[in-house]
Amino acid sequence: MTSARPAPTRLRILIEASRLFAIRGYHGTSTRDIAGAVGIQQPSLYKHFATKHEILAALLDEDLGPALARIRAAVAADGQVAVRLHAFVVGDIAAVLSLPYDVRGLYNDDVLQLPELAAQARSRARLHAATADLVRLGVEAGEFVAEEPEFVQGAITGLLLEVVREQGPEPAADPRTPATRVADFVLRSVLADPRRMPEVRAASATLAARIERAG
Amino acid sequence: MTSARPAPTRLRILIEASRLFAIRGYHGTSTRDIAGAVGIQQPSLYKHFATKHEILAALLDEDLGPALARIRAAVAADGQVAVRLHAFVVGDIAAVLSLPYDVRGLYNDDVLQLPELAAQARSRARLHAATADLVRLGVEAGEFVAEEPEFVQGAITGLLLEVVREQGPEPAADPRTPATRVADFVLRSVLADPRRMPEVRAASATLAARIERAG
DNA sequence: ATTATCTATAGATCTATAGATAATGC
DNA sequence: ATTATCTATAGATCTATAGATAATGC
Repeated sequence: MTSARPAPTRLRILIEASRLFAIRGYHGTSTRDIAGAVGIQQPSLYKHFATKHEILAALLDEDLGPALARIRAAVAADGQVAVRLHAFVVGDIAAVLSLPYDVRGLYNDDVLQLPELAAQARSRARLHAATADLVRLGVEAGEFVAEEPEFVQGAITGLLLEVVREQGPEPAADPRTPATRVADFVLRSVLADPRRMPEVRAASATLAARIERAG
Repeated sequence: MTSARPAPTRLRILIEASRLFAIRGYHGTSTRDIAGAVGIQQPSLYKHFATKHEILAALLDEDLGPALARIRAAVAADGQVAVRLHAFVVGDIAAVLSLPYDVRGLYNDDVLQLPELAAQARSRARLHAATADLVRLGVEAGEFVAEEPEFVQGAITGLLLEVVREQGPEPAADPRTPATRVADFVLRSVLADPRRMPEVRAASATLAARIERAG
């Protein structure tokens, strides 16, 4: 903790809104619910956010911006694709699990399809495309089995969301453990030669730490 | 198609509601939206369902009942655990992808936590526990790597949901292909000896068909 | 002086019920 | 005769704005 003074209202709004969105969903959470959790009156929210969906957009932006930086760091890194993909999955999941927000409610289809969140939906599509590109590199290099890159990207996304769901509302005390579990699970499945696993894991560690901080 | 006459109203309500729940979420969908999609007036819904959440409960029940039958069939079957797990994943996902409903919106945390859906949440917990039990059998028998059964169950759940999301609103024309892709992905990752994959896949086919019909 | 809060409320929803009318099945 | 639909609406929300009051920073 860098300060004893209470978090500014805007941050508290984001934190409480993220928890309520996770439990009851965006549409199931009223601006009155959010204000109540923060300890202010409902109209006071509008000094910090012009509309309800701007709260959700801010939460998505705070996650998507760093996530794009992380996948770009992994794509731009040197070395074997297996190591870079493993490091990306570890770093990405560890970073998401360390956020002060409860991200469980942010990536449901129903909210990402809101017209007001089109910009965030596009960012997420770019994130997924870049992840699939990294997988494709590995397939083309013969490091990975001949699996569709988009399927592997979807699998990573699905596993991330599942770990986030199990995580619950609090930031993880030890985000690397579940993050590494997912990365191992994915790499065991996609590696053309499973005997490379120990070597890939060992080489991934320092890059993963760098990627986690890339945002 | 077994009949040229239009589907009964109750079924059309379930189908249209499932699509709207998938796109806009349960709370983002009004009873007026559902009625409009069906082509009736909003109060007419209440001749078929006493409350809005009963529509969602009916959708969940129609999926969860057969799903429990499928996991029980896989647990009760003879043979290697790897084959039974592979067959369960193929049969379960193929069955879900064949439903006339759009299941993308049914398993969001926010709706399963509604107090009115506590019975469905319990069914889902039983389904997950039984799946983890099957994985545990494989770990104890040495067929699988020493991974936490609950994590593997979560991975299967996450992959199922991701495939369902990619599927979109229509029942799959060829549900076995994506279902098998997921089962292969999972088994490659959990098998202690990856060289068993061809044999496991071959032995899984007939059991998977039986499990798919078990509901 | 500016910013953040408050109270009050407009206007648009939303779920569910009441009671009238039309359609269906014996 | 029974079931399914319709119109009308009660009562409870919900988001966002208007304008008054309190807190903050120079």
